[in-house]
Amino acid sequence: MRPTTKDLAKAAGVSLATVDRVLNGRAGVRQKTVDAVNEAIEEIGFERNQVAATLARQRAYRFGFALPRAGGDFLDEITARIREFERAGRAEMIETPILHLDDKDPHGIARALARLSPETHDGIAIMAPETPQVRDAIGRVRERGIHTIAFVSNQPEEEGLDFVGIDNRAAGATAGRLMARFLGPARGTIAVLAETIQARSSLERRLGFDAVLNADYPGLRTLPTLETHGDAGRAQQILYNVLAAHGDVVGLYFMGADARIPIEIARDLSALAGRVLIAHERTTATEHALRRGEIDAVVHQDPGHLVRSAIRILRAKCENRSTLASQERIRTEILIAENL
Amino acid sequence: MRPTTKDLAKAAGVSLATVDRVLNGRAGVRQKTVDAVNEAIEEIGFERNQVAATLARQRAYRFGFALPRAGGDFLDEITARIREFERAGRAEMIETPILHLDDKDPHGIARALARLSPETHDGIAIMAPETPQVRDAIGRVRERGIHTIAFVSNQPEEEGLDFVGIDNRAAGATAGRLMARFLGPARGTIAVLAETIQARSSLERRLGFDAVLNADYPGLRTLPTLETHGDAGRAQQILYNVLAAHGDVVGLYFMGADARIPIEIARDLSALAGRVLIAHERTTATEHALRRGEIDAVVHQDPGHLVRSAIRILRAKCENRSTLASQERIRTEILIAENL
DNA sequence: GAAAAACTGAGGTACGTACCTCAAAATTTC
DNA sequence: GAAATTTTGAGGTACGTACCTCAGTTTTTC
Repeated sequence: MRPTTKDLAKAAGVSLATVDRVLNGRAGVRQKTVDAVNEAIEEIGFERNQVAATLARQRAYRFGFALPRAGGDFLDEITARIREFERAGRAEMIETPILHLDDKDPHGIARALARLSPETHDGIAIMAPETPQVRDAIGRVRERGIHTIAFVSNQPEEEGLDFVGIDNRAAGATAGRLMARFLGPARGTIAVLAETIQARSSLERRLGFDAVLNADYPGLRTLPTLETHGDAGRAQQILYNVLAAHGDVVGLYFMGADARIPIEIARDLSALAGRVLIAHERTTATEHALRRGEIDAVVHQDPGHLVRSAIRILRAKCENRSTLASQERIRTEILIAENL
Repeated sequence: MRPTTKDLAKAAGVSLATVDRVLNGRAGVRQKTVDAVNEAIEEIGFERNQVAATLARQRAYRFGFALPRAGGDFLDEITARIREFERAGRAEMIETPILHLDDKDPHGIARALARLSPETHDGIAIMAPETPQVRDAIGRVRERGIHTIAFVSNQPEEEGLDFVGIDNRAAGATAGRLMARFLGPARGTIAVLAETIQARSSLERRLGFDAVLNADYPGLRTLPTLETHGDAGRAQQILYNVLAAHGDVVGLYFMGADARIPIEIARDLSALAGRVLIAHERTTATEHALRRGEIDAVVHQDPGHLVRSAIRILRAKCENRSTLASQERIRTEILIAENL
């Protein structure tokens, strides 16, 4: 039988109350006693029974997701996965409220984060642009004892903040390699589109993309990133211009998270037929485009995995456990029509 | 607050004991009463608290994995993931014993399955070749009330047996499309290797592979599947022969689960340089080969997902819950050097 | 070495369900 | 309608931990 807290108390030569104090990090225990208990834990191989612990807590875990209010189809997918988990999570005593942030207003984000209290949140997964205000606000959330992770969009590394999402440099490199391999011996110019080049993810993807093309494919030239700012008209104009200016465009890389707009424009541009098109994130738009052969590949991160991984990590933090790293790395997936 | 069994008893106008009988499917309750309780469940939205239920069960779930005794690197990966889960699963009160089967001995498999008892196993994930003996043995396991799923290798569909694994036809099609896209305008012959063409997975992959090539790439011709039977010498001979017989071999498709042998042979065959090589399943061998550029792509299914999905499904069956389909579909992943 | 402070122990209740027993009630059988 | 059978109710214990209180003990402080 697995050792229980009772066995642990006996092994450590202390009472159940003290074991409880140590296990749950309560104050008022001498370091010497803490050490004794921890040694006993090692010795008898005690592992807290999470099932019983969860039941005894008398309340569900509350792991918030702080997400931009609006952000295209991929964000909608993530939201859907969170809600899906919410249903299943009730039986596991985990709640996952969503907190909407205004992407363009760092002060507003900071204020929203400031309102988080340990009373209402055990942990929070934050998807927000990296600005000084946001960074500071996250720091204060953590100081209040709320477990915090960066979600999908990374925050500056120095913070020691855990991050759930893909390595965007690798994702860009993946897109670059696929682009080059699909182009084969073709030579020419590749246009790169993004909603904005401000976002860290765009920067990193671009770095990875260029690294591959520059290193191995001298016959391919990449143009500076063109910004759509999520505007259809603007995107269209940009595409026209770039095709007019460069007669040898052989490939297009849609780097942003919402590829719907460029895909729709590309569909109507007969000039693009035969070019290699690569986009990011599986959404209704990219999925249909893949099926119809309008784009060639999608580089993707699974929203369901993102959500569940964030929850598992936050929970592990609450229970000061370590997580299985192998389980938590979010994969950079390659999608083509055949493996949708 | 979420309704409890007590609330449910009140709502249904029965006692706690009867609620318990209905919830856990015990005998000795009139249909009328069962219906009344079920209606009350709907009415008040009762959901069993799995945390409390697990605790009260006083014993861990035991989900066995019946796997071939030996089966190459991919099987080792799966085994490693099961053991990894075992550690983490203890705190969740789930045990995952591994049962070794002799792949080549259907009667032995049947005997091993016959020894499974509901006393020792709540569910079992079975990876075994589809033979009549195995099929019947699985049927008897199910009759004894042990929840059962087919794992990685599919069993005949008619059985109504749940399957955890990828769609191998789609996987073959994915390999076919990548092969053709990577070859670009090149024309020639493609050789296909497998350990055996008996296995259903090989058949299905081959179907998918051919479907894509025949439909869209008239310039590419595929040869009949060559069987290595897991033998290095034989594999080498086969490869020599095929290269000698066909001067225009432009691509190789390693269809089996253990690509190590063909990869090692291909490495030493300078005649293969410049050809497109595609293999299945991420293992140490395929991973290194991808990094070194010795092969071009790997079509993969994540062993960790396979294991966890099997466990989730078995658990859901035990608790007669439904599972989140979106979470349980195993993806056919494409790996290249950049997204390892 | 006395007072204050810090620490520890003993005991309790609670969580929501599983599983058990036994008696009472309802229903069926003859 | 009496006997046999089936169904139901009432009550209990158990799981392993969290969290609470309060008295008692040890250690620190001056």
